[in-house]
Amino acid sequence: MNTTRDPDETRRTLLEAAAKEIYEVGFRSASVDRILGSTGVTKGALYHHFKGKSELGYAVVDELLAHDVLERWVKPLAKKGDPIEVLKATIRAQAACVVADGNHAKGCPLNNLSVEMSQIDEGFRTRIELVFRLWRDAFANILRRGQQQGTLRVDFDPERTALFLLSSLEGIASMAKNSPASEIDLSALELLYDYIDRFRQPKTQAA
Amino acid sequence: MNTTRDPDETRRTLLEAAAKEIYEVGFRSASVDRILGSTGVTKGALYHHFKGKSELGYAVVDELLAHDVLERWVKPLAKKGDPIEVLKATIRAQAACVVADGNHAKGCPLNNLSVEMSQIDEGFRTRIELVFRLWRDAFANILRRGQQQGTLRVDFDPERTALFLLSSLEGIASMAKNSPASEIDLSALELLYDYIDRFRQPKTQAA
DNA sequence: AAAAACATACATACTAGTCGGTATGTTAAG
DNA sequence: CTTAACATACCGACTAGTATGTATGTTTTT
Repeated sequence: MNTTRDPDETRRTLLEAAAKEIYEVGFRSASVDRILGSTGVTKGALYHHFKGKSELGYAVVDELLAHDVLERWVKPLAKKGDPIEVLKATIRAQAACVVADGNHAKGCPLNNLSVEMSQIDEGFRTRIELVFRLWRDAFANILRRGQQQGTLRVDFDPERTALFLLSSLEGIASMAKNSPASEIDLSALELLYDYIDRFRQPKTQAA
Repeated sequence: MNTTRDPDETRRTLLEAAAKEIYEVGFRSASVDRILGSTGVTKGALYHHFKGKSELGYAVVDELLAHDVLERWVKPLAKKGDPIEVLKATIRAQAACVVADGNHAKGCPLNNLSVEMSQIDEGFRTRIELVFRLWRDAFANILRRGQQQGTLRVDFDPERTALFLLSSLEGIASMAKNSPASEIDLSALELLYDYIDRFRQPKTQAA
């Protein structure tokens, strides 16, 4: 039907449609036919670019989700400035779309997929683990930097704290999915900010 | 084939097999035929007791998962004693099987189901919300009790803190699913205990 | 006898994936 | 400049399997 061809564009179209479908109904309920229907791409084209449904899903993690984490978290968290403010600002800016997208809470795409697939598909598990690793390291790095420059206390472990922060954030996002559409409770995020505030090194008022 | 019949037993058998299947592969990938195969119950019997697969899943939430939360969380948290110790002990006792069952982390059955189904099936959403409500209230109650009897500080809101605790706990459980089977990291739980410790009312050393 | 509790065979819809074929693009020989 | 040779990109009907759910018949209980 198309007179002009653009393999890269075709591939990207499929990838984005797949990401959307997966985000909406999960990977296993994602229908190849529905992805094709929403894009106008044909089955032949899909199976030319990807070995199968799994490979398509893997590519979504490797390319789209990893990219999003880099752009939305790793880069912002690497910015100079007061670690606590950068941390809170980044969460505030990004958590909104993770916790509540539009009027429905759809959760974090990465965490949703992890909960669904990690324990039953090693291919997904390792890929998702890698992306979480990037994310977690970004948290750990900013905390460690804060400790080194003296603005943060040194009586906590950046690695473990990073895992705790990320876990709590994902937990808050996933609990929000269960709220009635109208009343998504973001108050748990406030407690997370309070928790982060306590990392600040108290002014040494010693003589 | 069986000469003796026991409708309640049949129903219960189906319910438990369904819960197991759902826990292992999720609701949508749960196969009615597989549930029947593992139990020896026939399709006619299943559709006699339940209107369909969805109703079966709903019953698992209403009856089994709700019951588990009551037994494992609500009752233990209602015990008398130092709130902080009761809280930590309950989490310590239950989190193990939620976070890591055997050598694989399978996550929390309720949270897994919520992440999978809440946003696409209102029937599941409302039922799961109810069970989370019980759970969250149990946390809120013990915190409020602690405040009233003076062992806990009063500068935090029990309701919101309960949501934060539950969210973090679920987040930790769900992140654990993504770890390689051998090295499940429970260190985030330690930070949760530290967080809880800080609710304690400092001894009034005033004159 | 009547109703509840099952059993079996089947219907229907949907699934991912395949396969023979076609259209377009690229390279290189004549 | 033409044209043959080949490669990539794409098309869409078709297949084999699986899904839930149903229709009808049989057995047990009350």
